[in-house]
Amino acid sequence: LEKGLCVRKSNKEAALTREAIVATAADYIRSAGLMETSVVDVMTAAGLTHGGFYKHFRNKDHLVTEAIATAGDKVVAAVGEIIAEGGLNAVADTYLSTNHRDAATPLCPFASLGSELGRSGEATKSAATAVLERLVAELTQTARGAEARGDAIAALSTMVGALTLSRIVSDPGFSAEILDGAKRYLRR
Amino acid sequence: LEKGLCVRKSNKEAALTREAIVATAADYIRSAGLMETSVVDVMTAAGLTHGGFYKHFRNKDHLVTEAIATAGDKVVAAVGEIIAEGGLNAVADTYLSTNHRDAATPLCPFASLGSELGRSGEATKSAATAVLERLVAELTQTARGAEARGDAIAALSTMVGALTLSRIVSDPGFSAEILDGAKRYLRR
DNA sequence: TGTACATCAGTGAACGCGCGTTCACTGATGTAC
DNA sequence: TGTACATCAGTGAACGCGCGTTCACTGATGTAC
Repeated sequence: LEKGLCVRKSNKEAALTREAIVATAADYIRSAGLMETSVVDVMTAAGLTHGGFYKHFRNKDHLVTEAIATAGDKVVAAVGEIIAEGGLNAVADTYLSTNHRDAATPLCPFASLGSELGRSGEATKSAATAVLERLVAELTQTARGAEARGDAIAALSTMVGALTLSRIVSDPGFSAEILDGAKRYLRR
Repeated sequence: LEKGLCVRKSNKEAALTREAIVATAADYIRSAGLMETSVVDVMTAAGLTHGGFYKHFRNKDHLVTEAIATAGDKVVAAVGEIIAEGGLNAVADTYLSTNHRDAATPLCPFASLGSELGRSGEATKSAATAVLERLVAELTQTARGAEARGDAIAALSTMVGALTLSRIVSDPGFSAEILDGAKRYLRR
């Protein structure tokens, strides 16, 4: 396409473009990180040029905030399904699998972006907090007793921490030991 | 100092400079993150100009690798002391305190840099793995039974995950709930 | 429904900035004898 | 121990690059009548 050739899309198409950018970003940031993902990266991966980005988003932060929410939708839905099938143990088995650890597009934004999110702006943190609340609500269903919610939070912490650590360790034996140790711990 | 004024230091002084740069970087990265910390940032914080950096390090990665090791020394030593005084519960109380969560210079590189370390180069991962092994060894002393090491790994995962999540959440109530949930979970 | 005009999605060039890294420079320090 | 020479710690300017962001441009789409 040459410069100046008209490219205006209908409102419906533009909305789809916007959704595609957010979905692409949701995947990209979970695999590459917040700082390592550039606007050009995302737009190119979505099959667009970078110039049009600001027709859809105020700035990169705005996209990141929406991408966190979208990534959150996916992980909440996935966890909900697995809970329905096999409860907390099934969640732990899937979450703490080598498949999830090595996935090209990791599922969980907290394990992929955890430490970066803690240093992010208020809007991004707020989006992440909303996802966290939903995840905790799902997991609380699997726990019993007066401390069900606290236990759910702790179980999630264990999973996020273990997956994060397992990705740091390059020795396969030690990495698997981390995943297994957490899995066994959660079963009790 | 003007350009050309001689500034050569003795070998002993140069070694101290080098140590100071690493120590400054160890603090800086734990508070600002790996990507958000620039060579200029570290050198300026150490009271130097950036040009001399490459007299001490091959590149930024080289510094980061050493800084991880230095940060690791600190956290391993601190955890060792706390274990000697009050065992695992004391570690959890300190690690999962609001003080640690909000510290200008956080103690633990895994909570501060966890997700970034997973995407780092082999040398950095290797340095982090060495720290992790030492931390696990310390914590294994506090556990009993055939799965002592696995339990220690799981307890560390819980602490790293909970501290990471607590830093993402801006609502103080929810953030404290995460720390407390993990603390109570670890007591059992 | 048709007409007339304003809007704007997407392109691709361009902007300024900060980054990691390199370099020439100097005389105190280190080294070899 | 003293002498002669090479080394090099630290400075500050400079480099190229990639980043986030802005902009002029265009005609199909949206809107008002």
